[in-house]
Amino acid sequence: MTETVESPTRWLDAEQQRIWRTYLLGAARISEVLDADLRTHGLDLAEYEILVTLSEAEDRRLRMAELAEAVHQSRSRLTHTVTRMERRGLVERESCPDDRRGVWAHLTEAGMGLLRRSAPSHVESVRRVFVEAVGPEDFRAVGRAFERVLAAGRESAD
Amino acid sequence: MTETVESPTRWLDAEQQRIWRTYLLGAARISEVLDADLRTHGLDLAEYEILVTLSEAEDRRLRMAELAEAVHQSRSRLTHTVTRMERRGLVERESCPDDRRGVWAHLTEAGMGLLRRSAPSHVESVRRVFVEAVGPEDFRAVGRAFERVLAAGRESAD
DNA sequence: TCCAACTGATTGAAGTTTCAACAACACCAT
DNA sequence: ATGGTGTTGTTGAAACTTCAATCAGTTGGA
Repeated sequence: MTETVESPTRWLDAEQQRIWRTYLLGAARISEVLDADLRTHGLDLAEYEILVTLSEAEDRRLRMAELAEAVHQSRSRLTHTVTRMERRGLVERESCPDDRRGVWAHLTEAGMGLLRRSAPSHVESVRRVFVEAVGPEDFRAVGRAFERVLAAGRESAD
Repeated sequence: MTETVESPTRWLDAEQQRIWRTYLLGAARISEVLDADLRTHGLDLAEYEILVTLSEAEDRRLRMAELAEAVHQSRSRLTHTVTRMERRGLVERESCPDDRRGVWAHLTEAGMGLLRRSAPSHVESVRRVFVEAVGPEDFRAVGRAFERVLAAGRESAD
């Protein structure tokens, strides 16, 4: 018979807890600022990322599934979001010839134009609220830290 | 006549861009993991934070506005969230005697119980996906970094 | 006292995301 | 070729958040 012993919870110590909460608040603040900035162009961060990702893709188009992956949205959410963006003329759907299930999301000229107009102030906000607030040293450490978070995720998903 | 000279956009260099995107993806991954974990208890991160915040408050209760501030939610959102949590018996509203506009959100025994049950695996998730994935050195740097983000926000809000 | 301005919290509608179910298609072994 | 299995993307309803309007109560000045 197997005896089940409940392993005691390893709580976070005071410093870890403080850092964790600081992270939560800081991250919230960052997206607040960026959202406020993008809202002046009628965009939110998720939509902006879609525009950026498409603008860098070959022929400015990507399959829905690839796009969803790249911007970290569920497919369902992306379907709805793209539908709205399509209504505004920012992207358009094209069926792709080689896989008839597939759909391309294609960045329109209007979408590209909006991206170009909104990018400068967005980048400025990222700089102000994050890059320059933090300073080069710790900024690079943040890069390493989140790289590890992602790497740990990839490892455990094998 | 004032001549308006458009200052050229200072784009992010390649490394800054890479770090920024790594951060966005990593942050998304963190909340994904935490949400998945809390969902097994029927909670999301926002609700969990409400439970924690109330559990630490005097008499396990807080005015709606204070609570909203502490968990970084709009008042309206908090009203709706607390209404749902009240339906589930996790918190209850009490009118406070000294300011008759005011409402206390009070953590119930049931709410406290759910917090106690969900805390261990939540903490374990935070450890796994963040604290231990990152390592002590960079973890502290993250603490400094986001502390600066918050400090910069406070300064510009004066 | 009375009024104007402000604060605390809620409301309901509109907008967005999530969730489960589904339809169409591709892939593959038989 | 056929049927099972997995994939792609969509759909509609439910759940949640946002937004503007609103109500009730407080505060301070005339």
